[in-house]
Amino acid sequence: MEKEKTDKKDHILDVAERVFSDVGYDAASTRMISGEAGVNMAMLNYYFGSKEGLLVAVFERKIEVFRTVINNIGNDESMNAWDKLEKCIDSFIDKVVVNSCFSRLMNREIWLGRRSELTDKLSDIIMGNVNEFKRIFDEGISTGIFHKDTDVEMAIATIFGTKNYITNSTHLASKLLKRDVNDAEYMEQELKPRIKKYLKQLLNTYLLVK
Amino acid sequence: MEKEKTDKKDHILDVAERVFSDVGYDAASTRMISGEAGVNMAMLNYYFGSKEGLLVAVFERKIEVFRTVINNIGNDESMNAWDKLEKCIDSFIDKVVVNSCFSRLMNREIWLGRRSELTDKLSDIIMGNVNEFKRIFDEGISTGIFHKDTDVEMAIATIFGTKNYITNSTHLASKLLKRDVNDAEYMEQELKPRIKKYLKQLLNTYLLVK
DNA sequence: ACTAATTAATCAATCGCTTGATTAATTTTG
DNA sequence: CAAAATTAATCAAGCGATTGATTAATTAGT
Repeated sequence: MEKEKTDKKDHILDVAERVFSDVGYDAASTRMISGEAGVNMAMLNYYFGSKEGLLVAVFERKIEVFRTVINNIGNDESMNAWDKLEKCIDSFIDKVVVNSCFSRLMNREIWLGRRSELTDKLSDIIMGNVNEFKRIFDEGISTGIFHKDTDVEMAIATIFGTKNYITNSTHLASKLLKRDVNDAEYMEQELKPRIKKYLKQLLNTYLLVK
Repeated sequence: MEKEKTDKKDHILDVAERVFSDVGYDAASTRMISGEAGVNMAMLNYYFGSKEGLLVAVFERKIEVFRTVINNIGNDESMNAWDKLEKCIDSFIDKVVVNSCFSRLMNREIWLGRRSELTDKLSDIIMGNVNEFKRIFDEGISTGIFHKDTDVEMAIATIFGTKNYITNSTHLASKLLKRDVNDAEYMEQELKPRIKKYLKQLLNTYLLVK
């Protein structure tokens, strides 16, 4: 035997995640997913009830990954707010660039906002990240190392938005940066450090009381 | 007579733009669009050849609007680079928030990147805006009022990305800002000035040589 | 033997698109 | 100017293909 039994559902989820990410929810047909996964079409409904249920399952599998990464960041008592923020940015860029195609899928779904039950679930996940960042900003302000008139919500929009702008469209990003962002070597060795360095420097000058 | 004759195509484009923006390209059916526009289904193909041709037509109609707004910005000799950038940000936020649903449609299409002919066309439009910004940044650097180690591409990603993050999902933005961003009064009187002020302040501290 | 897993076959619905025919508008012709 | 010829605009109907989903039959696991 090559395959374990309980891995079947996970394998379907793997394929579904990739196909959804590649072509979008609407254009991804259940036949396409089942075909690539090497299972019968009816198995999708057998396991996940419906196509939308499959999408939800894809998202739910990642929730705990997101949550755990986030929660472990801001709770270190040995760092001040700025150090936490730097570490946050590092982890965020690392984590989300690796799963950039999933991140795209997530953004597309929340920006379309058609499946409201799912949109609510997704925005809650995102707001989990957002609120963790907000806690750090608030700590920085109350401890006096961040300017007290900092626009926290906009600064958060800048962190997430800047990253999204680079990672959501490899097409556009490659034109902007004049490099192929699909090149894993370039992404890992140059672009990721560049994004991190830039965001830290940008926020450093904006936030910190000199 | 209430309707002019040549306005028929424009009316279809108006409806198509709204429907595409609301539900996305895939989920928008030609029957839905023709029905809402009050024309026979076959007219869409008669006028625009295909559903994708209709989408292209929707985009093409906006190209000159984008182009003209951009080109008139950076060519004022009476301003220095920073003043130009401030004016750019103002115009950009004003223009793109009004057409936020169209902006969403455009972003979704370019982020999906499935219709490559269209994606190329769109990214060219966007790069037109981007390059106009870049020109201003370069001018600021060469005249010595911007830091010469400024990461221009990333700064551009911040301007566009921050705006996108706020306007692409009313759902998420409303949660983040704890206000209903669909409220036109709030958007016009508070949020738009807030975005402008924030972006200017953020870039001021990052860019300007003190 | 009995439950769970898997399959092939099929369902109704909807998709984008095309067709052939009809009407309205415009141009050509005598 | 008016009849004829041509073009443009509009319509109902339906095509083939594909969609997500379901059924009933079969296989595998315990």
